Amino acid sequence: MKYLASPTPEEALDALNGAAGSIKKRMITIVGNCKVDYSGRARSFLDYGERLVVVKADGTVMVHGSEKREPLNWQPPGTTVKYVMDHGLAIEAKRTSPPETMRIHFMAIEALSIFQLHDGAEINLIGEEADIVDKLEKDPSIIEEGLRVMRREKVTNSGFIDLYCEDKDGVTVIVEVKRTSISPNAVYQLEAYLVDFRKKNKLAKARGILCAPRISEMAKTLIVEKGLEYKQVDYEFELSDKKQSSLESFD
Amino acid sequence: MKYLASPTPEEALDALNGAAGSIKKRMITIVGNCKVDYSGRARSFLDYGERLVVVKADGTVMVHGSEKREPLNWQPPGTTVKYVMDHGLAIEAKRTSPPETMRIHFMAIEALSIFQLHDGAEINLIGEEADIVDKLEKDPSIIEEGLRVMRREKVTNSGFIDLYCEDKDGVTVIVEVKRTSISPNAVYQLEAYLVDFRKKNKLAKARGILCAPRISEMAKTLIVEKGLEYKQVDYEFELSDKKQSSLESFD
DNA sequence: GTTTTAAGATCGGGC
DNA sequence: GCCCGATGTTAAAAC
Repeated sequence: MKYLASPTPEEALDALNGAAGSIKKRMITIVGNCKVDYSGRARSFLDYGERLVVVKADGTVMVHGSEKREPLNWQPPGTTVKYVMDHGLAIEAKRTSPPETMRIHFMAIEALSIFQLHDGAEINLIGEEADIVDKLEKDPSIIEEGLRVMRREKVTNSGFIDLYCEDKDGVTVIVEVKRTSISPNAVYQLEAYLVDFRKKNKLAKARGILCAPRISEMAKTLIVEKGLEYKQVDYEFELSDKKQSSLESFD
Repeated sequence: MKYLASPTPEEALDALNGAAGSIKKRMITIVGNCKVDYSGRARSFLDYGERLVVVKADGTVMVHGSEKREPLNWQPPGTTVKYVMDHGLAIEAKRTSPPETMRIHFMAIEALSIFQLHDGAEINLIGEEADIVDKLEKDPSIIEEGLRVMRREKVTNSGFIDLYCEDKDGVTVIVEVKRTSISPNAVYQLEAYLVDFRKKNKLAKARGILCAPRISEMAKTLIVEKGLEYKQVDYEFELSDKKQSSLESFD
């Protein structure tokens, strides 16, 4: 770990391009007064102000202000990063697909850190949409008594379907699952699938059910209008025993 | 700016809860070996590994690994953050709406920084969807000769539309603008809106045009199927003179 | 590499 | 506060 307090631009550049700079998998943080120019998918300018700049080993660059989870400016992974002198330290971060350039210029540097992060762990996350589909696939009676899952599909000609089912009367049921509230867009999506499905399979009957813990008023109106159905589905989830959370005891 | 290299948990806690900790608008960065438990909208566990933890003045907490723009774990702005001792330093980050808890426990701390960021600047961004709608509103002939903009709307009963127009024959035209490629969802949305619009206004005729720089093959097929139209619209944009970018001279 | 969709999405605007 | 859609969305999976 290398740390420089209030380095001159030259000292900072030496650290970034010199010996410590040759470390392969390194992360860099700079606290300082900088301005940021960005040009690519859009274009932006951010005038001088104090920020935290983070450069990751994979080429990710982030300029963080004092608020919000999102960086003020950034470059995604795969960006080529260069450190140059231009009346002070400047960072040039460029990528090609799509062509995008970000340039950070420092008026002052308060602190510079260069360090490595060794991390063999992978996150274990549960409660994604796929987990809810899993649960419904195992026990479709949660949605409706007598429902049978015929296929769990990823892609069809007319789009993506979560569960392809038949109800107790043998009628085809297309099930769309959302982990949060159902918005009008989800209704449009299911409606479009159903229209295509009926057309393609020359079926007069084919039901569509949206499953989610919540639904907005507008989506509810749309669902009724379009002859679709909504089934409220709550869900709980547990991390596997091995990777047990320690939050039980957390107040 | 306060900086501690390899502090003991006690030293770290003192710094975080002590005098320097009382600074109002402060940002904190910690580099160290930590594990993270999260429970809320979903649930996750991340075992010990070296990461960069950032705590912002607004309650945002981010745990960054050595790759990717996105944090491994996080809490959004508005979170209440506490620093406690529990066989080492621990950070408890809790919010209420929705109820979510994140707990970070440090096995080792390599570096701790506490500092303030003074930033009066605001980002000046151009090239958003609204900018493209602006341009098309000013000169609808870009879309089609003889097109006139009747209204620029935000919300209607049956949804959100960008531009409400009439063509040279007086036929109603609903225009939907996207800044990137048109996806099937955008087609569904416009289709659904048009169906409602025709029904409500008892109009046999009403056209729908999607404007974007690009369109996917599937969306193109859908557009033809549904009798909608696609108009390729490229766009350039310039930052206002006052806030001129310095990227012109950047190689 | 393109396309499609989810995300613990986040964020901002409108009501 | 809920609801809705954009984001320089990012990221992953399928093709």
